[in-house]
Amino acid sequence: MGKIPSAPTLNDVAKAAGVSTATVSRCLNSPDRVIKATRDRVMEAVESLGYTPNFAARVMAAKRSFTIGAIIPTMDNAIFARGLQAFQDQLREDGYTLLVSSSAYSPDVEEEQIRALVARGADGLLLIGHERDEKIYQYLAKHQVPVLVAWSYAPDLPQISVGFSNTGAMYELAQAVLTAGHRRIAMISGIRQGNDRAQNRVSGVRDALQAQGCDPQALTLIETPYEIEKGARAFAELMARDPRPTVIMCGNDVLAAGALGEAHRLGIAVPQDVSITGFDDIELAEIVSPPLTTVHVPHREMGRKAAQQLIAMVEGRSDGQSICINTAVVRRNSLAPPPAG
Amino acid sequence: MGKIPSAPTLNDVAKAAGVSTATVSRCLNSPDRVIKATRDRVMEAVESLGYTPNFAARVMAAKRSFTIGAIIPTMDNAIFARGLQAFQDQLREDGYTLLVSSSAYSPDVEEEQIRALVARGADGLLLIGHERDEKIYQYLAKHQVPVLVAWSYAPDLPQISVGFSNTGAMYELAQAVLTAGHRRIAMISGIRQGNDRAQNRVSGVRDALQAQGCDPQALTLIETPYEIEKGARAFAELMARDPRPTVIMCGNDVLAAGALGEAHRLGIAVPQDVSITGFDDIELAEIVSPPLTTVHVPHREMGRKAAQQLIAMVEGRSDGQSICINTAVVRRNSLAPPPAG
DNA sequence: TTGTATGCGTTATCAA
DNA sequence: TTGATAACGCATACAA
Repeated sequence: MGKIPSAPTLNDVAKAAGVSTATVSRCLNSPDRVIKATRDRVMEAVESLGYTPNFAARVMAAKRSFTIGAIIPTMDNAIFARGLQAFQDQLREDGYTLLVSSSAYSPDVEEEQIRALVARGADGLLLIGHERDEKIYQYLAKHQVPVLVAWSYAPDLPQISVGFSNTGAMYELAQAVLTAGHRRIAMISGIRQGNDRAQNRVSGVRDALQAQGCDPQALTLIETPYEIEKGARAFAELMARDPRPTVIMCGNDVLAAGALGEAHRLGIAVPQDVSITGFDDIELAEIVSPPLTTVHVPHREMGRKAAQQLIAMVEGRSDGQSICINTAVVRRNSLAPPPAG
Repeated sequence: MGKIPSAPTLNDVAKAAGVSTATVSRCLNSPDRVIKATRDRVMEAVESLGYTPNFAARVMAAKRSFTIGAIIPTMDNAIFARGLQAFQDQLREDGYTLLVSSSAYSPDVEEEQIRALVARGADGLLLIGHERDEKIYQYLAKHQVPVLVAWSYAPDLPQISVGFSNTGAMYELAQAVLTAGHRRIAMISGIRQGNDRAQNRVSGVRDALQAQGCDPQALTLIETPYEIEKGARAFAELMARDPRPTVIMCGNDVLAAGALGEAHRLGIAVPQDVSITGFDDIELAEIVSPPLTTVHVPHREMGRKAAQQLIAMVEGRSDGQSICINTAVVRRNSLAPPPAG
């Protein structure tokens, strides 16, 4: 008849300390509302029993979880790592816990995870990019869960966002490319379907072409998932065309790194034979050789501000304003004027 | 007197379908125990109300969450990304949800997150490496939460693990280095305090030296966090010494990539002037030039098997056996014989 | 096959 | 300052 060891509850602590459960609860949540003598006794019981509050019960009773959910498209590369780390750090500082899921770029998985997070009592959600089924936003509204969109800035959309203009950033980069003298421009884009960041990056290039008096539809474009090998393959395909592009603009640094690796393998010199550009300025961009000309995104700043804004929303003291993060073109050696002839 | 729109509950669905809450619950959890006609009616109500079960309530009532928690040291680089993705994929397949936190290599943060996950009703936990305060394992035992240790294999320890021998893997790599003719060997290790993987990788090198008849204490060693810039700095420091090492073995690919970048900046040719090796074989290892000789870790296999084992533990049908994942030395151009003289 | 009733561990309201 | 007690939303043993 040994007793099964099991997690102690509020009740156990109350008994051990000779007080009511209400008092124990108060000691934990608003210690100043309990006289010191009682509090000491209670805290001692908490310690000796190794008590940890049951979260589910607390959420049910308080209707508040101090938990924020985030769903990112992938953990497979560093694109979101830095920003998310800063997001988490800021949340911790303010007493919130972060729960992360990755959707593998699948809208269905994302929807399932949104439901899971909401059902789990998340006080607020961070999502990447605006584009998703309208009914998801309705669902979130019905459950009264605030959503913040990051990695994208669109003040005209109903959702509050903390991010940058993908169109504008890529426009600037394309300008730099054009200024360097390039006219035969190709682009390796991420999959645009359901991904407004990818869409806007292509738009940015097209807009710059148009502004320069070129035909935006003449842009050679390959769409492929954000993976190193895909970037390599797309690069090979583009360089097999006639005429060859003189520059290949990639949707992000991962694709660009793949392209660069393939260039080495094919014996194509960068930037002498062809220039390559990236996007994001993750560490990888500086490490490869030649280092990548790319768009620097201040991920830490974005993550921190996103956390502050989302918490404000959750606590009902948000100004409702989207926040624009500034990006900057970073010139490194992967971009040079086109080869003569 | 407008009614506030709020999330529908089991009760709402029951009313809408004209049945009891028990029946609705059964429709959701064991549909075969309800006659089709009733079930259809209920499901329709569920649909039209947009009902999502309240997770906290479910956990409290069922004492089971179908949630697995994982705490990794960092999301800042790709070391854990691949394995974790595979872990999550396998969990999903088996109906479990994964919650991830990162501890920033801090034992205190990790402990806090373990408590958070347990309080949240996680059915099981995945932790990286064995070394942590004994009281944490006691806490977990008391709460009856199974733990699986990954990224490390130690059949002799009480915790079940799914991982590889860090000592053995590094031993093999060091053998390759010695066979290539190197004798002045330096190592850039990760911080060993509280990190058994880092400790064992150093041991592996020392063991190989000893087996070769060299003095294991003669190994030049720098300890530094796993960051690209730290690797760069350590490399510069090592190359400033006299005599220079002919090879620098790094604790992982991130440090190695940093070392390689610094070599470029300093105009030191790799592998002609000095060889560099990594560990993990993340994508980065193949992309840098020259590509890194490193230890390939089958991260996906490890992640998948870890998920299967942990679920078995949670469901009380584990064989209690740790699983060893095989690693392999990958020879690439960053390793060559030492320069003559 | 379906319904009733109880308990899960907290928080919060109201009294004392 | 403290204690009873009613929710919170669901699962499940037991009844019907």
